[in-house]
Amino acid sequence: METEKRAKIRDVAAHAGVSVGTVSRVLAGNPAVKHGPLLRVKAAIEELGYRPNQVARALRSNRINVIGLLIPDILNPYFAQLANELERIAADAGYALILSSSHNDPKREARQLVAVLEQKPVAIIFVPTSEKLAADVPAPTRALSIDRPALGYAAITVDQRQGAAVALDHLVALGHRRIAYFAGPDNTINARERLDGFLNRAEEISATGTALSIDVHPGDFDFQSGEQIARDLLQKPRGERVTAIAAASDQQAIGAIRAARDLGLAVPTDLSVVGFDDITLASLIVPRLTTVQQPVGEMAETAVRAVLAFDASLESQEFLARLIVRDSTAPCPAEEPDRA
Amino acid sequence: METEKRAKIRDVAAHAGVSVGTVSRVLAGNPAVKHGPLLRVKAAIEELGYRPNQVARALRSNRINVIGLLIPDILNPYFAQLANELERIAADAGYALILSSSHNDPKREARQLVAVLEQKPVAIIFVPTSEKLAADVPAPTRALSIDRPALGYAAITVDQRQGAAVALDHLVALGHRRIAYFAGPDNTINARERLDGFLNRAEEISATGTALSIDVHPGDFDFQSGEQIARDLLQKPRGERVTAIAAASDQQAIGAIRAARDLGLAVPTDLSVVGFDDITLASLIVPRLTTVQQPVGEMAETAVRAVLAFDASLESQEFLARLIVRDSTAPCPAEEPDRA
DNA sequence: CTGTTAGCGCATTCAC
DNA sequence: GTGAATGCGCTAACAG
Repeated sequence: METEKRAKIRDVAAHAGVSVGTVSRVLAGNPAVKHGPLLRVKAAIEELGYRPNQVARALRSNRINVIGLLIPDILNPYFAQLANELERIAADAGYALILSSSHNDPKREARQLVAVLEQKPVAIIFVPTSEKLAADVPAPTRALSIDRPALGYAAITVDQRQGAAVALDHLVALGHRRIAYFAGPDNTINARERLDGFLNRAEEISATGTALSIDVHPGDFDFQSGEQIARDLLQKPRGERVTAIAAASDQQAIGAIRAARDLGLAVPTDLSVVGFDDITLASLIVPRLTTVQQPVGEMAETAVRAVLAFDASLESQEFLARLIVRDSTAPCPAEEPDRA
Repeated sequence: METEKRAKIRDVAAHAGVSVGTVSRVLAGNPAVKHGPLLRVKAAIEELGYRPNQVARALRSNRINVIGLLIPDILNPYFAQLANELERIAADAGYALILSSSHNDPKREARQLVAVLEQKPVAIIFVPTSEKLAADVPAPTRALSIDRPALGYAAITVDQRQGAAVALDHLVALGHRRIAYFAGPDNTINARERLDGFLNRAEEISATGTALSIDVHPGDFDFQSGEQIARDLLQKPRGERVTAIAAASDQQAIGAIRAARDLGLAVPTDLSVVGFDDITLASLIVPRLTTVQQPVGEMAETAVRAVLAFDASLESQEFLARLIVRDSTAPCPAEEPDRA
């Protein structure tokens, strides 16, 4: 009923009694078409259920109406969320998304990038595994990095240092002084930035006279890493133990909460935990996780709009992270909290 | 250095001293090319760094070298895993993947399906939200459903009834007699099948003289649903309580474990829990989750191979689920377990 | 076995 | 303001 025999542009032209050129102009929204033919063409399109052949159109422009997306790993909930938002927004704008995972392998990243570019998408949005992208994106394809910067490309990022600082501020305001920081892998710039931001802020606070003791524990972004570090760390007797943990990712934080519970420590009564990212799971676990939210939705929207604004140049934009206070943080049990 | 000026097929032909037809034949692996020209063409391709223009190629065949993937929700870990496997396998076979989410909305599913089909992918693999697909997939595009059947299409599925039965068998073998089943949403066929399979097996077992008490609790597949049902259920005093829970999804099972722990019940000592799916998280939580594994990797491989075997017709295939025994199940505390 | 050539469906010059 | 003609890069059908 809906799909007849796949009308093509010249069927529409014949049906409307005009030439294909005119139909094409109508399709392009070219205002130089008189009212009469315009209406007839529109009617013909409607009547025949005509849909322009995207593939043929692509040959002319040497570009397909698709946005490429290259991420490290779709199993990482943060990237899944990013992909989800990008897909939704791109779809609403009439663009499909080509998904490609590098699986954190730079060689694979290079191959995947080339493979995606070969499809000639109008744009590509990527989360680079390193700051130097494996292959260049040739000119007509608009390229934008997201989540992490890449040399030579505009980037949609979050101020990681500020985000980490906000997490520390929150814990300090609750009265915590002995705090552990669970760092992410040293080879990702975001992990390094978060750590730097955290330590910098700690110094600033110390300089104002509030003595702080910060333990840094290097690890990975994943669940297991957080659990393992916490398991070791929380064995210590109460007096020597940290009263709060700030993690470089929600997954780490969730792992830490799990470990704490196994050791009989109540979160947040005995131990406060703050995460980073605000993945979906963060608000589902018990206790609901206090975390530093990266505005994934806004970032995705900005990214898609930017790459689709073909007449504007691509510019970098940095977002601010935002503290989301939920149930995994509470005043320090030992000392009186500063009620800020 | 790598990308010159985008050589095209006639540049290669000129460089090799042959015609474009010969180059095309070499590209297609047509054996009717003599050794001499073959080598010269290959050398020319190499030297010029020639890569066929996928878009132009697509215009001829009216098909792009891409596989469409339509799933309900990439944030669901099970579908994320499916997408991950499909992407990896398709990429290795030289095909990109267009990702599209219906967000469990049939209207959106219909729109997304049409949008993806408009790109003219060689094939589309989909997880239908209902058994009646919203729009037809026209002939040249190969269509295959996965995870759930769709009327009129070949399907790659798992025997849900058998999977549920295996879970029950495991619990019964451990000596459990009072068992709760957490069902999935009634409007998905897999949830209904799992429930049926579970109850059928329970009847079979009862018929052999082993008295079983099965509580069915309807819910959703997600984490929260499992947690909430378990929270209500496990309030009962020890004697009246079930000793084991079988869930229709790993997310439910993980939620149930969380609730049990909050109520002071040890898993698996006081309560055994078995999940369904074997998502990545299942082997990461503590205790590691005993679950019914759906062979996602094999299914994905089978699906991709099938849609890319252009000369073979698409056929349905049903896989068997497999019990993965980990740490969330143990002999029933009250009774002596049957050591099977 | 290989060269030549006609489109694939559309957008975009040019004429008119 | 509109129509006719050209070509995007490639594949396949046909000739040789």
